[in-house]
Amino acid sequence: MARSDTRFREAYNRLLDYCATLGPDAAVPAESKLGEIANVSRTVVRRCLSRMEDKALIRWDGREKRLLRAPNDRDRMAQPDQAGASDDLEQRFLEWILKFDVPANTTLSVAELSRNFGVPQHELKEFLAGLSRFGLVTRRKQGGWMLLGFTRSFAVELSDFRTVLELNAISHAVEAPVDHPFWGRLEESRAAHLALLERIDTDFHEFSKLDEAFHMAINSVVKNRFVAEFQKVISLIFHYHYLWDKTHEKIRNGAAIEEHLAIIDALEARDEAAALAATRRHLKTSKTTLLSSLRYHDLV
Amino acid sequence: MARSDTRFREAYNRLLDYCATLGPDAAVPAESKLGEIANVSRTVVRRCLSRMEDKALIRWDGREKRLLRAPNDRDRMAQPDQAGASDDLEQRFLEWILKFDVPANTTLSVAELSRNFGVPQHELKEFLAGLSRFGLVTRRKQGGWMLLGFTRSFAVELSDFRTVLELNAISHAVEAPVDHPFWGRLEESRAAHLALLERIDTDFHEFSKLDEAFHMAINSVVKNRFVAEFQKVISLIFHYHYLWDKTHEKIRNGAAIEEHLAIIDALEARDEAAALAATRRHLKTSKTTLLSSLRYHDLV
DNA sequence: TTTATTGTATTGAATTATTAAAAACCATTG
DNA sequence: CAATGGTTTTTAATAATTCAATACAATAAA
Repeated sequence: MARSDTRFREAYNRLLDYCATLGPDAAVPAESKLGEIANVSRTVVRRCLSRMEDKALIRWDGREKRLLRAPNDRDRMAQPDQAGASDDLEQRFLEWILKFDVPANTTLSVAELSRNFGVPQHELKEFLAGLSRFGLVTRRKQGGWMLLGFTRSFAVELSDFRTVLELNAISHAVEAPVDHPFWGRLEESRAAHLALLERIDTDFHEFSKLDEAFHMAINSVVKNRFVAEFQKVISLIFHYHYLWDKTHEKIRNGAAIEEHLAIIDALEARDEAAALAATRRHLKTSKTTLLSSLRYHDLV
Repeated sequence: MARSDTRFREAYNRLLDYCATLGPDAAVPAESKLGEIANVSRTVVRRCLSRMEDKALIRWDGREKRLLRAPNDRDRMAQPDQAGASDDLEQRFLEWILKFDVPANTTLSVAELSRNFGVPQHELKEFLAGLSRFGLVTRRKQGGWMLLGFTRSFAVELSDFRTVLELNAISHAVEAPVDHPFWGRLEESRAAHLALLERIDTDFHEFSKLDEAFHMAINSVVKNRFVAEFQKVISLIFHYHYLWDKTHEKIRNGAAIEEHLAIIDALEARDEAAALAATRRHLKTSKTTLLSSLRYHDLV
């Protein structure tokens, strides 16, 4: 009928745990102290104390608070389990779009999404509002939301944007000091690439993971919140598209490994021009792949 | 107690207007037709018809709908006026932050903002959710929102990101075909710059407008929804910061004009390297100015 | 007094409930 | 059977409700 009292329930159990550490008949600390312990406001603490008094766990009169008995398991409050459903909403949402190939210009029903993802409606609305900043969805005049991507133009613009960010990252990377952890990650990545190349005939689908790690390593050099925010979306989209598009996967991945290695070589030689050229080449291939995987469904 | 019936009221008035164009005793078209006319669903149309029947404007029996008399002004429904308050919320919000120098790590109260900006709470929540994508605000664990920017690191990262986007735009611009409208805008911009340079001693604060137009012209060459979305925020922030920071404004603006002209020259000469260098120089100055304007309040 | 603590009131935000509107579905008429 | 109207179901906007945080006043301890 109103907001949940999860906070109270959690705090109550945490305070029980704390009381268990106290000796029998011990004095219970001040409300504000308890608030710090349970990381909640005094209001919640008082509600907890109130309940503890009811349950004959403590005697409470003004600032005189005494523990009457040690708390046991039956004192604990039950938690309505709906663990972290809204945590990885973004991940799951994009996954859903790409996995089920949800077409562009589909109207999204907040109510339906809310049911399917097990997330309250208002959270979904906020989430969609956030996505609209990336031009992936938009508000309809009659109310409600509409999925804009994945059109061809969306993919093109996303690829171009990715290229801009990644080339910038490369420029930063060649300038990175020798003791930057990035170089270590790069060497690891090279080894992993070479190892996969050996057994590419059988394990070619392992490339997807390598690819993500590789690009993340490069972008890790750039410490920029705007870039990071976009990178999350970009990598997710490219990642899943590679997973779903099964055409010529083996050849494609083999070629991509070579392209990656070329970039690594140029980076380690501190040759910016060569690294940029290699990256351009690689991202061009990427873009082509992404576009060809859209060819069939996208008529917009 | 629930959603407003603005849609119904607007539709009713629009249908009155439509009925006024009909002759006396005319047949009123089908519900779905009326829905198209007023751009609403049949549900709303039926509510309108129902009311029109009550007011003895029409006779309504199944598909037999007849206009009984011409509608007059007293038939119209009053509109609770709250015209387009939420339209330029973004503009007004950022303006507020910069104008009043709202410090970083300020907790934002949705209720208060809602009152001050005259926008329903849920719209504000969605808006803030959108801004959080740009790292300008974030959710607090205890609920509510917190303003993150304008810290020094935010300004640095924003400037860097702007540089990345703008250099990319320059690269695109030199490649633009001769008949691209951009070249016209650039020439206009050059003329305006030269004109302002003549009377810089008195009209130096006019530069802010010029600056915005200049950068918008350059970025107009890049057709990319992600870039466009960011550019909106970036230009707004830089724009206002220039407005508020009054130190050495005349000298600063004079120098900036020269820098702009250098970029224009290089662009029109189709000299990419020179254009990039000039832009780098200009954006570096920009960044320095932005940072020095923060010097005083920012201790984070 | 001064300071720490509690008691109380006010304000804010998460979440539900309610109503307007849209959409889907079925019935009927010409 | 096609177009239109009646009815039901579903969705989304928004206010109301309740939990929680915070501000402030009162009081006891130092």
